[in-house]
Amino acid sequence: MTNVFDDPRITAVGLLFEAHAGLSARFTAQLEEHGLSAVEFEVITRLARSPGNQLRMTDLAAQTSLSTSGVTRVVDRMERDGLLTRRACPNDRRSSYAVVTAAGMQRLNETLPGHLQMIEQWFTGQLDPEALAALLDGLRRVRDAAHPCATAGSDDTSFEQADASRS
Amino acid sequence: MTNVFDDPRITAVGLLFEAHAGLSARFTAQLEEHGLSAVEFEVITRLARSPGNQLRMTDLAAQTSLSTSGVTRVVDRMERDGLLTRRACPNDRRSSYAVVTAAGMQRLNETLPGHLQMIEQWFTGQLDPEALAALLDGLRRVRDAAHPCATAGSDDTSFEQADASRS
DNA sequence: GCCCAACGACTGCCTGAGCAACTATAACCG
DNA sequence: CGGTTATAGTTGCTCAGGCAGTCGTTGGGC
Repeated sequence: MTNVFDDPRITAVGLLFEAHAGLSARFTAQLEEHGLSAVEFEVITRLARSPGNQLRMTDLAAQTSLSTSGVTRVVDRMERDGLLTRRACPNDRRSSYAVVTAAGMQRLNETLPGHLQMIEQWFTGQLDPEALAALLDGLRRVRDAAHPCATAGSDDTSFEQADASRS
Repeated sequence: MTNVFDDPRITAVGLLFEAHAGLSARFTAQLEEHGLSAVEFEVITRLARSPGNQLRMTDLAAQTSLSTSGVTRVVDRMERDGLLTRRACPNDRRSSYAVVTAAGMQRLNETLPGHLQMIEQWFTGQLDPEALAALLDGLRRVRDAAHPCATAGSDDTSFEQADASRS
C-alpha cells in the first residue's frame, strides 16, 4: 500500500491527535467521578486561578475554547449546581462576573489531586526528564505557531490550558 | 501567585491541548474551504486508505472517534452529498459497507495537498528534524500509554489518525 | 433443526455548543 | 447634551453526537 497516507506528516498529526484523544478520555473519566465535565473543570480552574476567584463572562470565554453563548450556558449549569455565582460588575452594568463559590472551591480541591495524578500517570510519568523537556519544547513551538491566540484577543498571557477538552 | 496551577504537570497538559486546539482550528478552516468537516475528512480518509475504499460501519466507528450511531449519521450526510455510498455485505446481511464514490475520491484529492501543506506549515515545518523526531517519539510513548485502543477493540494496527478532530 | 445469546445497523430522545438576533449599557463625537 | 456606534450578556434556532432501545441476522449449544 504505497499510498499517500503513509506520508510522515499524516503520521505526525495522527500521533499528536491520538495522544490528545487518549489523555482527554482518561481525564474525562476521572473528572466525571467528581461530577465535572471537562469543560466545567476548565471553567472552574480558570476562575480559581484568577484574582478573586472570578472573571467576567467575556474574559472567561476568551480563556476557554467556548463562545460567549457557550459560557453563558456552562455558567448557568454550574450556578444551578451551586459551584458558581454571578456577581454584578460595579463599574460596568453590562458586565457580570462568574465567581467560584465555597462549594465550587471544595469540589475543585477534591478533584485536583486525582487529576494531577492522572497527568503524571499517563503523560509526564511516561517519559524521562530530558525526553519530556524535548517534547514540551516541541509542543511549545507548535503551540506558539498554530494557536489562534485564545479564541478572542484577550490577554492570554502565558497560562496553559488545564483541562480535558472534549475532544 | 504561588498556587497549585503553576504545577509543571498542568503546564504540560496545557501545551499539548493548546497545540492540538490550534492545529485543529487551522485544519478545520482549510477543510471547510473544500466543504468537509473534520469528522468527514477523517471518515473519508479512513475509507480511502482501506482496501476497496470501503469499510464496514462498525469498523469505521472503531477507527474514528465516533460511536456507531455517530457513524450512521455522518455516512447519511456524506451519502446525501454524494461522497459515499452504502453497499450491502454479501456474506453477512447485518453488515453494510461505506464506500467512497468517485466524487468522494475527487474531493479528497482536491483537499489533501492543501492539508499536507497546512501540516507542514503549522506543525512539522516548525521544527528541525531532530526536534521533530524527539517530539514524535515522546508523543508516541504518551499515545501508546494513554490511547484507549481506538474506541473499540478493532485491530487499529499502526495507522495514526489523520484528521482534525474537533477537539 | 431449534432456541437463545450476540452482533450490526438504525432510530428516538436528549444534551451541549455555535451563530445570529436582541436588549441593555457604555463610550465616543458632534 | 443627543445621537450613533460598540460592547456584554442572553436567548432562539439549529445541528452534531451519544446513549439506550429496536429490529433483523447470525452463530453456538443442545
